[in-house]
Amino acid sequence: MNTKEQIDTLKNAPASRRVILSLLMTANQLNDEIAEVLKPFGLSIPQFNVLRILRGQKGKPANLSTIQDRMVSKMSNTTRLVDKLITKGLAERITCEKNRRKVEITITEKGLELLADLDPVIQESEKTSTKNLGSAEIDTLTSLLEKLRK
Amino acid sequence: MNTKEQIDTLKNAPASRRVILSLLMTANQLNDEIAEVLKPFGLSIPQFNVLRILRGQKGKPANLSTIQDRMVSKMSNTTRLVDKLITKGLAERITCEKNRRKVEITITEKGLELLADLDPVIQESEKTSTKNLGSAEIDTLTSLLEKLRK
DNA sequence: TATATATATTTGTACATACAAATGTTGTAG
DNA sequence: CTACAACATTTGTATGTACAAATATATATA
Repeated sequence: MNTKEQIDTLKNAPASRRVILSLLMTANQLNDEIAEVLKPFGLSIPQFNVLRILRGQKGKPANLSTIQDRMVSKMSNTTRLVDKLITKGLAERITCEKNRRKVEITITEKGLELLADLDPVIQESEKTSTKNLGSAEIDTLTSLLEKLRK
Repeated sequence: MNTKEQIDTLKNAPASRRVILSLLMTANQLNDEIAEVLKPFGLSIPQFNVLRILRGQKGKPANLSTIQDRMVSKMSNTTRLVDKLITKGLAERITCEKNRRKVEITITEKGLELLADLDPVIQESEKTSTKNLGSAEIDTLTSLLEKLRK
């Protein structure tokens, strides 16, 4: 991304367009940084997010719709994403006995260990990504974003 | 996306994580809104962005690397994206005479007309997306995002 | 001039997203 | 108890992303 060109374009645009472009560019940059951190661990961002959702269940299994609802970004195909995690031995799938339409998905020990390894690395990366903002600025930004989303 | 769950998760996270998640969620929402506007016109977001870059050339043809440099989001395969535009009759590709490694890409009349139809719709959508923020808030948000990106 | 290097694009493969249709399961109305 | 609607997931197809390798062309250098 040629930032100089982008900024020039932004200068002469209406404020609404400018803030949207700025936000999308920032999100892309952050996504790239996170993907970079995950890469040596062999995980994509969606796979990482699903794993964290499974861990958040604290033993209680999750079905596909639960996972979809909790994802940061929309997921149009949870089945195939979970397949990847299962192939890697990071998750397990059991067809629910009571309601055979449902499928129960849990994180494995191996998955938990991988997340435990990732936790400090991700947290470090998050701090680095936001290092240009002071804590008051971070709070302002968070609440402006929340207001925008509503 | 189940916003309630997300917000709960955010509450107990460090500020750096909170602002990043908030930003990614907002970007996803904006992307979805833009995609929705483009849908009836048969364009994806990357295709739309490429078309606007081509229009921005004002007749001067663009090669693939120029297009890549100017894209908001990274584009790992410009060739195939341009192929789609050509198939739709929105762009043309000519192999450059002077430097046969290069390829010159221009927007067609049909492409220009499509963009002309889209301009007001997109602008309207941008205003709607940011309607919860006042103009001072938009400016603050823009500059905080810029500072974060640096 | 022959060869190496740099440049610009294309092609291949794996993965992810978007959406529609198909499948299998449960609950319910007649 | 059969048919039908609702639910949960899976499968298919098109598109886009990420990355590496292949191809083709131009430029520099021995």
